[in-house]
Amino acid sequence: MAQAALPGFRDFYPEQFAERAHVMGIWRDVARRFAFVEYDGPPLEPLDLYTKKSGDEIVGQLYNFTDKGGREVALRPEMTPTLARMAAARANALRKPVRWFSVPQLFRYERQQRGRLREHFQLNVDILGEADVTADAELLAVAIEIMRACGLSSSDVRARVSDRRLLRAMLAALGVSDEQTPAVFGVIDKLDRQPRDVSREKLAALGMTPDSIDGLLALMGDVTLDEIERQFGGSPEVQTLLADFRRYFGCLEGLDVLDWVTIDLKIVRGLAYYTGIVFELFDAKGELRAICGGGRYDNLLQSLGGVDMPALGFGMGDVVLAELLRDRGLLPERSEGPQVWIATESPSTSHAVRRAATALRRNGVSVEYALRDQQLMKQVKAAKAANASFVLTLHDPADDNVTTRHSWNPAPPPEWDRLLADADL
RNA sequence: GUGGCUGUAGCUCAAUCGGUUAGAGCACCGGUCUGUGGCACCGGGGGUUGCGGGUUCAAUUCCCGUCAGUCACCCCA
Repeated sequence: MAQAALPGFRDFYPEQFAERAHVMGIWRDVARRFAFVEYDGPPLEPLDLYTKKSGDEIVGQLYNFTDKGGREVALRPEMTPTLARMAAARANALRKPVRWFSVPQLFRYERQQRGRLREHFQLNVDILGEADVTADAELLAVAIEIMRACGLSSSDVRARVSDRRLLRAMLAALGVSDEQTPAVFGVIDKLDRQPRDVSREKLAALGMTPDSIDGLLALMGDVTLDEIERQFGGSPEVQTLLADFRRYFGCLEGLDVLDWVTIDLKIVRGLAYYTGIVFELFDAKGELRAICGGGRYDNLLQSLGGVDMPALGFGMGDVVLAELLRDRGLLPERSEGPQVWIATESPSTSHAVRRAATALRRNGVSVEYALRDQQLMKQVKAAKAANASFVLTLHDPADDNVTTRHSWNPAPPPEWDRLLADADL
């Protein structure tokens, strides 16, 4: 067998490329409708851009090597550090809020599974310089409008949102100390993936009392803000955060995406740098990995770029989204064919075929024709096989039975006939 | 990185208990059809059965290793 692509890397044949272009086209279209502008950075970065904040253990998941100049480098595994560097370099000059998006190809050295490769394209949408929840709502609306633009509905995809600050304040009210909070977040993150008894034991081991564990777990299913308020209304901090959260939902209602959204305090996101509202998008059947995840990371630019600026963003990979759309029949079946296929009755008109093709092509029409002499039926079949929209047949002028020089099937836009009339066939 | 399952043509799958030259459909190429849209018929190319080793008179079939895919962990973009 011929040499295959490396594990976790993909060849994009035209059919797959059409799918990729379809998804990326929607990403860019929706991002622009929300007035985000596109940027990009280098796919190869200094290794310490990623190890500085995440620690050396992340190196195991990076494509890293020493370049010929002796520099430790890595293929980018995520876009946020690059964004932080770029934004920090021009922090004072940028008009706030910054609304940027990018579609980088990202790399991670991990054993692959369905929906998880060693390379993928990921839409990154970020807002910098706005601390209010109005920005959080705007961000989530972008992600949801992309789902809508893909042809999905709120019964296909659910957005689950949480607020890390709120959860932290609730834990504090339950007597969990600041030092324990990250570990408790870790248990909450795994709540759906491990038995409740195991979670209880782990929480107990972290020093939580049975009563506070019960109180916490009771809120980890479907909850409303009112229930949270009933239980934690005594905490002024929770009150303040709940008010923000309510305004957030008010914004989502105004953006007409509220019916996609569910509160789920189990969503804490693995990454430690999230500080506020976080969210994930899942297929409603729960068959696939998360489609999208993001949230607020107000301290990250400070630690990575040295500029104190509130920030939030999400990443949406192409792999899981394409899987979902393929399952739902929402991807283009085949790559687009030429608009026009020009067939000819006899080799005597082959010169006219090229003239006609050129006249149409110079006016923006995509045109293909047979590169070798073939019978007309063969050409028509080739046109069909190529998925051409129109067949233009040039007739043999020596044939007394024909009255026109050419014919169309089906009828073309009138201007195409004018182009042919002006052309010197 | 750990463990389970699976590898036959580009795709979907056959091949009796281990037994002749590994077959079929789709796809692709050529031909017939004097013709204007996926028809029909004829023909063709395409396989070191993932790769390597072992057992055997004989391996697609049994065993081991390896590579790849996949699932669960791990981790999460």
